[in-house]
Amino acid sequence: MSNVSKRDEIIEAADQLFYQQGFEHTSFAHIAEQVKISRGNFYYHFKSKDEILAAVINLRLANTQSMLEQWVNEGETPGDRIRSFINILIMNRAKIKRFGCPVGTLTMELSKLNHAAQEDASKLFSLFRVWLKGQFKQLGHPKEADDLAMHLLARSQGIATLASAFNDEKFIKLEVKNLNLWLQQYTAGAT
Amino acid sequence: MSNVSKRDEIIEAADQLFYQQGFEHTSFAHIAEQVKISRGNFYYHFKSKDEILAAVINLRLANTQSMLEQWVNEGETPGDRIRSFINILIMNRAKIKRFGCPVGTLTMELSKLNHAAQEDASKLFSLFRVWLKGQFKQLGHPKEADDLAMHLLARSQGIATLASAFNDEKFIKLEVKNLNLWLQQYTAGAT
DNA sequence: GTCTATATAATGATAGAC
DNA sequence: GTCTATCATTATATAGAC
Repeated sequence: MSNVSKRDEIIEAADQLFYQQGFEHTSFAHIAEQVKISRGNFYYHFKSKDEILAAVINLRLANTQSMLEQWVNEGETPGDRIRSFINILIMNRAKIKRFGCPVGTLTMELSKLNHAAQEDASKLFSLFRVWLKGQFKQLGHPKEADDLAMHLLARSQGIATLASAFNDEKFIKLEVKNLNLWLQQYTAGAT
Repeated sequence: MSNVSKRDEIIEAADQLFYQQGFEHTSFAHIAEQVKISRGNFYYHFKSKDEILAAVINLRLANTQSMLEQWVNEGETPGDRIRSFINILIMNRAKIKRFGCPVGTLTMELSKLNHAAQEDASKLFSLFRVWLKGQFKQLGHPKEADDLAMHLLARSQGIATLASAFNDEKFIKLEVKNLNLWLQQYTAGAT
């Protein structure tokens, strides 16, 4: 237990730090300080920094997956579920304002580093994309479903970036209202 | 002349590399290789890496300013000018697909580094914001002008991020079409 | 203005004691 | 499992010769 627990502690700390400071800028010293172990002891749990990154991405994939499943369980209609997605902008607005979207910023950073894990990171986007596509299909828009999913993802990304650049939570609220209005044209007259 | 020219060469090379590789990940060695000078000689032109960053941001601000002025000169109507803005997504789609939006990615990186220059970088967004706001005012929407400017900026950012994440130029074209359709409701019946 | 050599600090990573 | 060295590399930055 002690082993698994400490390993998980490291992954969680790295997850937060990668989000807040970026992957490259976060050093073992940063993580070690949070988890209260020495830098050298790191390599008992992970062979390299890239291995920590892989673990963080896997953690995020798992967390995202269970969040999507929860939205399916909670939402009675596809419209409700899509609104759950939109609503994370509101739920996480404080962090988004400071650090942007965790998916988008990691993806872009790894892309610029030309990092081998960038394809794994983009699977985070794919999870949302496929899930949203499924919801739009159920709403009765099978042909446009993927375009609508991508459109919604892009809108969310842009909102996060601009909210962060201008340090503006009110902008998030305004744009979420716009997104819900946009969604109405696709939910009108659906189950 | 030789002095100014070499200094400008450095700034231009740094500008490109910061865009393609990120600010932190770009070292003097990278820039030196491009400009064909030794690492040590750098400090004749700039006192620090942050000073190069400041010069790059100033260059981008100047370039952006003159681009906006050109759009004003070329576009006959505010609608034409706003379409010029939207069209940079098409013009730069190859680079956007690879490296995202230069403004958004730099802003987010500096934000995560908690870098002193992050406020200067966000002035790049402000240039576009104020300019777009002016165009929407001229279109006859003074009250919503700033919201519309922010909305358009956010949409553009999201398009860039998603196009990069999914390596998809076609998505840019589709979303640009959507943006132009969206714009029509504000240009209809205007000068 | 440009170079080489070097100082200094931080990083990812390893070896080996406990 | 955790620690304390320690290594090798890289980075920003400086000093001084040419």
